[in-house]
Amino acid sequence: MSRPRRETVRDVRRNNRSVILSTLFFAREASRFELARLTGLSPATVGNVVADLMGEGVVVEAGLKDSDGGRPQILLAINVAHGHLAGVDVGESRVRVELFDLGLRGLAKTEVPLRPGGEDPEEVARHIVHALDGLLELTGLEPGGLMGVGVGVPGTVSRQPASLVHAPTIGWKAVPLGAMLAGPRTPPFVIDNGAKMLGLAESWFGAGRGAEDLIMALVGTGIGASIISDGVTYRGSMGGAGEWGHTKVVRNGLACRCGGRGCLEAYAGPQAILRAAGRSVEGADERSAFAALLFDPAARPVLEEAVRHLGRGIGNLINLFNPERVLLGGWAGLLLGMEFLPQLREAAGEIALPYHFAHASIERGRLGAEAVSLGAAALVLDDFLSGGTRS
Amino acid sequence: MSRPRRETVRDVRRNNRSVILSTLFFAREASRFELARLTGLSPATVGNVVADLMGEGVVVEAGLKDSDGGRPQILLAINVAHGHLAGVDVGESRVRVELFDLGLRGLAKTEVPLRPGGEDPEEVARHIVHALDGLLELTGLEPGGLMGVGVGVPGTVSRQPASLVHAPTIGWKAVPLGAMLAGPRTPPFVIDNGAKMLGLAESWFGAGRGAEDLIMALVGTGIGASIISDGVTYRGSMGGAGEWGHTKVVRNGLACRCGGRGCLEAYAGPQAILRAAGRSVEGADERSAFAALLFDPAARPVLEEAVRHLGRGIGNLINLFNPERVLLGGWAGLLLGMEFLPQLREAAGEIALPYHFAHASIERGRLGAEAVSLGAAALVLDDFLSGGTRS
DNA sequence: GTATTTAGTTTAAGGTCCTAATTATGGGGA
DNA sequence: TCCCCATAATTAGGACCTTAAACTAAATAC
Repeated sequence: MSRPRRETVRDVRRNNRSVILSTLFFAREASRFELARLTGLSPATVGNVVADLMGEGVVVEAGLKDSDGGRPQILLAINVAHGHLAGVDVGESRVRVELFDLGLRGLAKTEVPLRPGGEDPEEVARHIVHALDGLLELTGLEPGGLMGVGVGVPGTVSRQPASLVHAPTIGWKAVPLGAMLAGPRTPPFVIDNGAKMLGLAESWFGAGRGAEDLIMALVGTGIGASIISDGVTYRGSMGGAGEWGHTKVVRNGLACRCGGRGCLEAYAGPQAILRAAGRSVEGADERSAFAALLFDPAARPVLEEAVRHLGRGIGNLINLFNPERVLLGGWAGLLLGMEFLPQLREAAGEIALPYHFAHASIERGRLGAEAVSLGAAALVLDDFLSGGTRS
Repeated sequence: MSRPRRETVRDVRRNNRSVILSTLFFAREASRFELARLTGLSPATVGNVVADLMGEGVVVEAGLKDSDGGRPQILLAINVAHGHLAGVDVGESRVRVELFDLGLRGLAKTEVPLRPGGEDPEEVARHIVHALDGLLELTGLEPGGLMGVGVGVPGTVSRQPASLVHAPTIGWKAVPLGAMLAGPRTPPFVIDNGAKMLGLAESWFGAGRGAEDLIMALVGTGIGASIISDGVTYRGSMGGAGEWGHTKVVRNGLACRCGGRGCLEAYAGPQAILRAAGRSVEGADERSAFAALLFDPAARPVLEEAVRHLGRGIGNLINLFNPERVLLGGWAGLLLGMEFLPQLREAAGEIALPYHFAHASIERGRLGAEAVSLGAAALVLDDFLSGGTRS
């Protein structure tokens, strides 16, 4: 029933600390006075909590605010050098690792291509660890200052027993990636689905800002969705919510790589589109081939047909989830969105209930296709903002 | 972002009071000692809070628990006579009103049939008020003791500005039902979608007990769904989440009464099934005609086809929401479930991803089709358990 | 250089929970 | 019948938290 849990006086402080820290993070800079106004807490409490945070080195003063009469406000900011975070994007063809400061500004990044068939979990884990070491060395940052590493994977992550990854497209089945990465003195790893991380990134910094109920429709090599409700990512009982790509849109339809028939991915995924257009599908060249297709007049009917499927799928999502915003992302989704956003909206509008459609906007994501690593780091940061103290 | 809100010391007490009250409600009876164990609170705190609650008359002592040596535990229980609740189910053909005590045991109920075309909001509101008065008189209960009335409607309820009801099937468009019902000294009315209330009822008392992630698939005259995630009902930005009946399952398919084409309801709704079986569809007789169909061998292929559509729809829901349980309810759904549950499961299994399907069970609801009013009362009770004090 | 204004800090008061000690209340045995 | 024992419930004391209000600090304006 998810009844609220017992609470004690110290939880109050934990909660208010988290409120202040989050508010300060999203405001980037604020004075104690502004924090009091923003959070509704009394100035005294803000002062106390800020004193704690400054004592820990999490918050620093960042100059004064001009005043015309009266004591100037002392601006505060998260101490972005207090630690750093890493985000990892395990894709179907490469592993991206990126280092961020506590303000989530990128410090350095690297990519390791995966040769086809080289998605062996052990190998991927080695790549991640190696890339992290490399980035730390490159930037000269203290390894002990790495507060956590978020890892986005192209599959389902169940969190209950441990973090087990199920990613059929790269052949992973109940892979204990978290345990494989953890070493004697490694930072904590947080594993989750890549689409969910992209959704978090867009929701914090991108086209999802300000929306509490949001769907991130990700069309990359695979198709997935991240559902954010009331500001929190919907996971379902085994962490597998949002498997949109394999909802069935045609009965006895085309075969899909998942083994099923009639999946959305088999109609609107880039591989399916390339195949329908009569282009050969080579792994590495997939993206450029797809981009080329976009401007080929001969391919237009094929693309429009795919967009129609995608739009219908979005219409059904709108009926089921009643979001206020739907964001199209992923490398293929962003390309399609550049050219076909009106057609997409039209197709969705034909499907969705008028009332629902009228209150939902459909837009492109704003952070590009490479924001999974940002979202992964954001997930770690979220833990920190909501109470985690660095040990 | 739904960041946590500022909290003060008194919120701790409010929260713990709610924890204790909820725990006691679901346990039906418990001693202070057991409550301490169950909630994790110290005996002292439980004692204090219980003293408050007894002072207010919300909780009463309910006998002793046998002990073999040592002071016996004093059993406590919610004082079911402390107030009463009402639940209203506005259906497409009748209005049901039911009175409950604080233990959600039914005290009395009544039904008002709606003549076709008689779904005028004003008239429905009059029916509700009149039926409530009648029930109060019948039972001799104090009208002032009515702590709240939940009203389930067959449509979408947006809560933001006020409670506006959108229910196309009965011709309601932005109906301010809450405001229409409220009088100078009426109890608070809580309006919500009927499927969501049924979902709450099954989740508290029926086949959904113990499940945190749950989908209630309601097949009545219309088709809808209630999605419960982490124990809370998913509403979406305008309260319209779960409009499953009008997701599109066939492209350019059959016309639906919503005006669209290819809706699930046009293939698996009882009216659609009756039509496909060549039976005439008369409003009042719909249910018995459908029930008769169920045992007509000639109609079997039609029914199986409908079940297949339903199962495929459930399979897609499982992919998107990753529930641990799917409950089939509504009068038509329960009938179909009696005969065709295996076929339904099979169809869903063909659609859903194996990992998702393996962790989701599909069952019939256990409370019957009439539990909407129970759920409506439960919604009101939930407010009370989580902090509401009766003024 | 003083008055004014606004930001931030200190202090006292009111709540809350927890631990530990104390009191209450039954059963069992002599 | 009376006393002891075991267990439940209550009370007392201490720690922690927020708030309101008084107070101090640090600027500008005249």
